[in-house]
Amino acid sequence: MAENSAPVLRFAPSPTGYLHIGGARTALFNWLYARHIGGKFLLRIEDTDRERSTPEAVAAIFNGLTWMGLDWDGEPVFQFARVERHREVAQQMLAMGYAYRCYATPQELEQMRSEQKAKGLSVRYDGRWRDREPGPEQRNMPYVVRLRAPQTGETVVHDVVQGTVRWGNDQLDDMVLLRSDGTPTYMLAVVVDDFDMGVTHVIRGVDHLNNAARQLQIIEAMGWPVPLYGHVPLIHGADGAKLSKRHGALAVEAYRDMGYLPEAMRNYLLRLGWSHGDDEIIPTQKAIELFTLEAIGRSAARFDMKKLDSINAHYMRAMYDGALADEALAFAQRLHPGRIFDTPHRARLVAAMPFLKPRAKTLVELVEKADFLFTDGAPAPDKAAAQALNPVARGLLLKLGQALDADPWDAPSLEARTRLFVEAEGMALSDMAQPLRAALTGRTASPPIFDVMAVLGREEALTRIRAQGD
RNA sequence: GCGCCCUUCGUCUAUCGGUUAGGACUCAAGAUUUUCAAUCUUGCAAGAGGGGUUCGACUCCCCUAGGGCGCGCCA
Repeated sequence: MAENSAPVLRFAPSPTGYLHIGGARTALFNWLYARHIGGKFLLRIEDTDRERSTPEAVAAIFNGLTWMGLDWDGEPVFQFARVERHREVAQQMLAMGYAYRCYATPQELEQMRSEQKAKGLSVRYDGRWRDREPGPEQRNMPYVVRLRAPQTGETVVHDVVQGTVRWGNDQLDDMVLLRSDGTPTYMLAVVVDDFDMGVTHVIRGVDHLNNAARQLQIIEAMGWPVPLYGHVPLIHGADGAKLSKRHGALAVEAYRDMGYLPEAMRNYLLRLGWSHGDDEIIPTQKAIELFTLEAIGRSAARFDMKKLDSINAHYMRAMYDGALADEALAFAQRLHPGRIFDTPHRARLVAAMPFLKPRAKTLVELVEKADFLFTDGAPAPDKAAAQALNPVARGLLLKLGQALDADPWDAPSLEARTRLFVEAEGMALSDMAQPLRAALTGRTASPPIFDVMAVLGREEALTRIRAQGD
């Protein structure tokens, strides 16, 4: 790597699906490190596979990164737009003798591979056109351009996370640089684009580790500066197997919909494979400060939803009540497009937030537990609540309603009045609390009932209590 | 099959040759309590196996086992 060049990192997904959790973490690491060293974080869309690339997937990548709060510098680069440049480099390599034309047909190669497999040999291109001039029968026949890779010695990648990794060059075959239709392969395009974009650090998943060796061969042939490589381990499902669709949510947007906060997501993903002593809660600003490539671990990590929950719960509790309320309201609106959440609802939500947020791990739970704040009048009781509202309880509620109907209307005063009431009735507070809770919230579990009454206000609370009188 | 990588509590991890192997999540118990949480306290729980090197190994080396990734005119 050129020592004097400014650090440039990039995230280079191919737009063939949504932005998944593994990609999000790779992007996060690149972003964090770029911000840490004051370098650039670029985005490149690797859309050279015209068959599988879709505009929807491009949008999903933009949306996913945006939701994650990972902002990239400058305009995204679309790889396909650069085919001419890729072709040009391939021509240069051809001219310099670092590449050659191969006329083997796909069928021919397929046969070669199956023969190799049958003999128990390793499957790789046998170099049949490496030193062969095309004859008359090749005239006007399609060909691919292959790298004339070194056949002896070894290729060594100095990787910040994996350490020094070596391959005997006899293990690497002559890869395709240009397809027979003249389009570049990923292997060529990546190297050319990284060079042109001035990329100094290539941080990506270990599934690319083997590619690093091959890309290095192209870089060396061109005499270009070698970037610093860092291949981060993959994320596995809870069962240890590769993360796949059967593990459920893979797309980052699915986590948004499950009610996780971007900051919690960042913290969780960061700690998956990276650590700083015993630190668990590492807000993004702190992460930028502390993040180094050397501290990335080498083993694959399993995705643990329970831990994500706990981190998310932490960040929700740490948020200001107003900010969390706005977040929750926006979320609720997306969940229930038909319903109206207006100013009084927000006021109640903010007031109730101190009691609500310790009871929720996600925005989904928060909105669900806040439901009783969004109705006018008593919410429909669930099964257990309906049971608590038996005739005896309802009679008591009516009497209690009268006893409560006074000022001041705050939690301590309400509790004092209620305690006096139950004492006079010769019953325990707990006997009164559940019917009251059922009447006010429609549930048998809720924040402290006197706080609920205080948040609802005198009129609304009494209305709900009296509603049990019929 | 060939190449490369990985292996500490169930999970994420700390430990840079000498620790009662620590923290977090989960789970269990207790405290608190108007319900449910939150909070606090306590507890359960780990160096894959086998060889070396060393006064001393979770830490270094080798082998085995298990797991992962790659081996396309996909990226």
